[in-house]
Amino acid sequence: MSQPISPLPDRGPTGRRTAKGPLSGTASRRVERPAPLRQVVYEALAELIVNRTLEPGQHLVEADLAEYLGVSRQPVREALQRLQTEGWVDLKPAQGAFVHLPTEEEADQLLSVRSVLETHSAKLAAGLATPEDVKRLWELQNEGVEALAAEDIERLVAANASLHAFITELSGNTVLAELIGLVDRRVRWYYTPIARPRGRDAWYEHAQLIEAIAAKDVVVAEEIMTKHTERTRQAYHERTQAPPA
Amino acid sequence: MSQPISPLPDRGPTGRRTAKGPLSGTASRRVERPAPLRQVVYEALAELIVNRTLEPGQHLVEADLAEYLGVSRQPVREALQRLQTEGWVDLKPAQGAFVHLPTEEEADQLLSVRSVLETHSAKLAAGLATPEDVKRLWELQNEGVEALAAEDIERLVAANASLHAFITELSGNTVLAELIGLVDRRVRWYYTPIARPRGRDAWYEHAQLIEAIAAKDVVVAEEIMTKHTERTRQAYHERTQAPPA
DNA sequence: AGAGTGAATTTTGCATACCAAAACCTGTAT
DNA sequence: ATACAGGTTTTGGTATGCAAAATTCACTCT
Repeated sequence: MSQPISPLPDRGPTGRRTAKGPLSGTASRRVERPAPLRQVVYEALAELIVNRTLEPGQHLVEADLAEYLGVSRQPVREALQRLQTEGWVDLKPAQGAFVHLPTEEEADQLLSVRSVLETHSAKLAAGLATPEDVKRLWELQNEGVEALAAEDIERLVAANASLHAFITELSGNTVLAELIGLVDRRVRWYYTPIARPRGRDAWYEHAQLIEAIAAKDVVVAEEIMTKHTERTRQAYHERTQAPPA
Repeated sequence: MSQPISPLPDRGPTGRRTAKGPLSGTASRRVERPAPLRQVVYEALAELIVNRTLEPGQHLVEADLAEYLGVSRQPVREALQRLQTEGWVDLKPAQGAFVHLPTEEEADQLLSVRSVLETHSAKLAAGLATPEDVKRLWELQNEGVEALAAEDIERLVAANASLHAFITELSGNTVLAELIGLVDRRVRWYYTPIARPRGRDAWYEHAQLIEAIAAKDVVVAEEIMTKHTERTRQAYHERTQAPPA
């Protein structure tokens, strides 16, 4: 049986503790900490991939990326590896990183999983939402409806993301929220290029959903979210089968 | 609008292709490719964390790990970062890696998500399973029952994992399978130390589930898996509330 | 003694340089 | 054309250096 004895140099049982310091209640909560470079690189690359500056299948050469971004290879490598674990690139051994090539099948699987997760989060949210939360939901809903009226696609996509993200938060399940975050972002990547977001009916469904949440009707909220996400999935398939003229 | 013009040196549109080479039908299907070191390190550290050689909260110093494993800092860093994205360690900026401290709440959230995902996979599996698959399921079931009879905890845990993993595979949804893999592994980490696996009843539920899958009864399979995983969740809470004497 | 302070130490994060092995590409000879 | 033999590119890993941040330690002042 494995003994709980650390094979590493003993640094004391507690590790480090957070030091308090004599901060006499100043206003600023935290010193400006520049984000780790690898994080910045990660975000930059993710953005480049999502907006298709880097095309699916493209070979990403560490040295080139490093030069382009003005950093060394190290943070680039680290970013690429994180991008891999999250499905944005494929890292072939001894060959490097290639922007992931989404397949039809994979998109469907993602949408399927998304449906399940979002449905669960709607259910939980309906059980936990306070009147204030509901108020906020209606605000987000209005934002979406306005964007729809203005035919501002970008704003519409953002509003949709905000609304779903907020419901996710309301679920109170951090693990669930993180997973949805991952899945959603990839779904958007697959989905956005081929189609404008579903319009009027999607926001009608949102309204129904919010009403169910306000009424704390767990069952109906669940039902509506399932239908809502499944319709999105259908819409995806219809559009991929009929390529834009 | 963003133009699809690559900011990177042009390396031709195709990237690299796989070369065939004059392999005159030798037996070995693939050249022995030693796993990337970062991968090996990742697995080694994950193992050390799961079996609690590295205790939760412990500060992991790159240089120490590197020396202990006989590699340089680089692969260790890369492994640590992957461990972070998968929830095994927390990487505090400028402070390094600390083995993740599981909280009661987080465990519950994980079990909740796991329940949803596994349920979905059971549903899909029931719709797709062939008679051969069912045969294999019964084999795995028997393995578990035998381990139970022999009171071989380790074997029991392995059998349980195999059975669930196989159902996951049967779902035909790779994305789902990967997510479940992630979640399950963490669940096991949280769960194992405080309690022996649920015994007799869990395997009875498994048997029911397999029957439902064999009958291609999607609804019942779904139902049983939900109950099964929710019971596991309950069992977790009962055991955490009553610490072992 | 206890609290505060300032310097020494440790550790991370990143850069740079270097190298072997693998994969890829190209030109030549058949 | 095809096969082969180099030459080139790229990865994956090692080693080293160093600044900034965090921690720890030693010291001084009360």
